[in-house]
Amino acid sequence: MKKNIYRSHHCEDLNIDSVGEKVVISGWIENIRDHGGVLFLDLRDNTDIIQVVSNDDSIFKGLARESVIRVEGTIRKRDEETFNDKIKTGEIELLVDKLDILGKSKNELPFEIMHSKNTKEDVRLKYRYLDMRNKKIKDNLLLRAEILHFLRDKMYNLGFTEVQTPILTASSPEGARDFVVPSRLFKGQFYALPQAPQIYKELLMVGGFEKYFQIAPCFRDEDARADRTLEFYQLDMEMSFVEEDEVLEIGEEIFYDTFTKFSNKEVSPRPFRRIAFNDAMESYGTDKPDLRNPLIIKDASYILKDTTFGPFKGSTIKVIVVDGIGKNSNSWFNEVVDYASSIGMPGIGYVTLMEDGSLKGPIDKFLSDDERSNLIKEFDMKTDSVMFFIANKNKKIAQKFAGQIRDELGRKCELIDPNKLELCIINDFPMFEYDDVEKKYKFCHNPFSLPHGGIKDYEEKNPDEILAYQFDFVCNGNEMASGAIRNHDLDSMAKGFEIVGYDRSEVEQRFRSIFTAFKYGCPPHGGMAPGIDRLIMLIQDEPNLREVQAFPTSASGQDLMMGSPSYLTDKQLEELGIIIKGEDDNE
RNA sequence: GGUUCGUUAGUCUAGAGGCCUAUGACGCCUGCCUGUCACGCAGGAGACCACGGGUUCAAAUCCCGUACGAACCGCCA
Repeated sequence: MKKNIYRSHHCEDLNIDSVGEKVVISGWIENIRDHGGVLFLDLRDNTDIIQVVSNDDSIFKGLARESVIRVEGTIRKRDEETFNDKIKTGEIELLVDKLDILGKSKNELPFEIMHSKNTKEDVRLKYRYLDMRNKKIKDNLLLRAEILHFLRDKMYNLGFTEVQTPILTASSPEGARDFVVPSRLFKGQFYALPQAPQIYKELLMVGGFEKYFQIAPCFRDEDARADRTLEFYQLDMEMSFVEEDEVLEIGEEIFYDTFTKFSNKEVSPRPFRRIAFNDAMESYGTDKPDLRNPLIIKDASYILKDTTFGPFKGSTIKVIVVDGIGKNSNSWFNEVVDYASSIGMPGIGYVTLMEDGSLKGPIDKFLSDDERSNLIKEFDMKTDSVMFFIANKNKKIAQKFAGQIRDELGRKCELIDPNKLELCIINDFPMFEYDDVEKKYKFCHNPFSLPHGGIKDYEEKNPDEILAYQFDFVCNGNEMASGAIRNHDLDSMAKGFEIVGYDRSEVEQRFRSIFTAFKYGCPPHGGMAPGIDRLIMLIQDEPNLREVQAFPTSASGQDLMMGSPSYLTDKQLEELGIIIKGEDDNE
C-alpha cells in the first residue's frame, strides 16, 4: 500500500514481526475499554482490527465509538498471558503516542453494529452505511463483488462480449409494469426503465455479436417480495446459431461452477435434471419445485372416479403420501388443516394406514373397500403412512394447492436438507396459458420464444398444445434463470401475438425495432438470464434479497435513507409538463 | 386490492384488565479500577407503551379505525 499521512500500514500488514516499528493507522473505533490507568481501544480498518493501548487517559478523552481516528505509535508484543487468539493481531498491540479524531461519531448509535441483524429492518436500512460496518453485511457485499468478478471472467473466457444497453428505453406492452421517466424535450412522452434488455440483446444478434453478455440492471414496478425487489441484476446473455442444449450447458456451467466455488453445500451434479413443465406441475404442483423435498404428488382421480364423497365428485384428486407420521398428534394434523384453509383450500382430507391394514381418518368413511385397497396399493402406503387428499374441480388449482401442501409438509416434517443446492431445469413450457378469468390466452412466459414446431405449430395445433423452447433454471424452489431459443421468424411471432389478442399491425408498431430488424437477416438465437441477487442470497443463506444488495429499498419500495420516492418541485413538474392529479395527499 | 403477524427508552425485549409510578439486557452519562478484548464495579438519565376512538369503576393489555413495518396472496411476459 502507498504510505500517506493517514497510514503507514493496514491492520492486516501488522504481525509479530512488526514489533518495534513506528506506525500510523487510521480507521474506526470499534470499542473502548477504560481500566483506569490503562485504556484500550479496538481500531478497525478495511482489512482487520488491532488493539490500541495507552496509559495516558487524556489521549482517549472524548472519544466515541465508531469515530474515525488516526493513531501514531509503536507496535509492541503483548505479554503472553494477554494474547487474544480471536483476532489475527492478537499477539501485538499499538502503544499510542498521538491520536487525532478525523471524523467524530455521535455518542449514541441508532443500533449496535455488532448486533445489527437483530434490529428492525427499516432502522437498519435508514442507516445502511452503519449496517455495512457489520462484518456479516460487508462480507455479503464483498462476496457479491467476487462473484461478479468471477462471472465476468467466466463469460469472457467462454468467448462472450460485454455490451452495455440503454437504461432509458421504450415501454413495452407485455409483462411487468414499467418504471417510467418523463421526457422534458418531448412533453407527454415517457422513457421506461428496462425490465430486462430482451429486445436489445436480440438486436445485438442481428448486429452480428454472436455471444453477448451483460451484468444488467432490471427494473419492474411490481410489489416486492423477500425474493423480488424493484431493481435487481441479471447476468444477461444471448448466443446466435445455437440449439437449446448449448444454452442449457452454458447455464449449467455457470450455476455449477459458481455454487461449488462459493458455497460449501452439496451441489447437484451436471447435467441437471430436466423436467418438462407439465410433469413438474403434475408431480410438484409448481414450475419451481424444491427437489430437496422428497415428497411427490400423485394423481388419484382415476381410483376415485366413482366416489360418493361430495367434494371429490368430478374433481381432480391429488394425493401426497408421507411415511411414518401416522402417530402424530391431532393438533399436528389440525395445523395442516389450518394451513390448508389459510391458503384458501376448502378443506384437506387425510387417512392413516393402521397396523391392521385399515385406514383411519376423516375421509375413510367415504371410501369403498376397492378404493381403499387400490389407494394403499397404488401409492405404496406402509403402516403409519398418511395420505393427504387435495381435490378441486379445476385441475390447475388442484395442482397448485397440492404444490403448496407439498411444500408445507416438507417443512413441517423437516424433510428438507439445508446443506444441499438441488438444481433442475424446467423446460418445454407451453407457449400459452388460458386465463379462466379474462377468458383469453396469455403468454405462459416469454412471447419471443420459438415454438417446437415453428410456424407450423400455429397452423396445426391448439394453442394449449404448443410447447416452446423455453426453460427455467430452478434451485431449492427458487427460479434462478429464465431463457429460451427465440423465434426469429416474424410471421410466426405475429401469429403468437395474434393468439393473445394483438393484431399484426399493432404488434409491428409496438415491437417496431424487432419487426424491422428481423427483416435484414436475423440469425437463429437463444439465451438466458441468471439472477445475480438470488444466486448470492442462496449462497449466503440469507432470508431475503435485501441482505445482499448495497442500498436496498424497503419491501414497500421506499429508500428510507435517501427518502425516495419523493415529490418534485413545482418548477420541475412545470418543465416536464406534468400535472399531479388525484386525491392523494401531497405533503 | 386482500390475508396474517407486528409497533413498549437509541436498540432489543418483558408484559395476557387492578401487582405498571412499565421489566431486563445492550448502549449513553458520572465515578472507581494498570491488562482488558462482549472488561468489571457503583450510581444516573432516558418510554405521555405508534396514533385516534370505544368498552370498563379501571386499558400497554380487550374492541374498532388509521398510519407504519414484515411475510404471504393477487401481481411479477
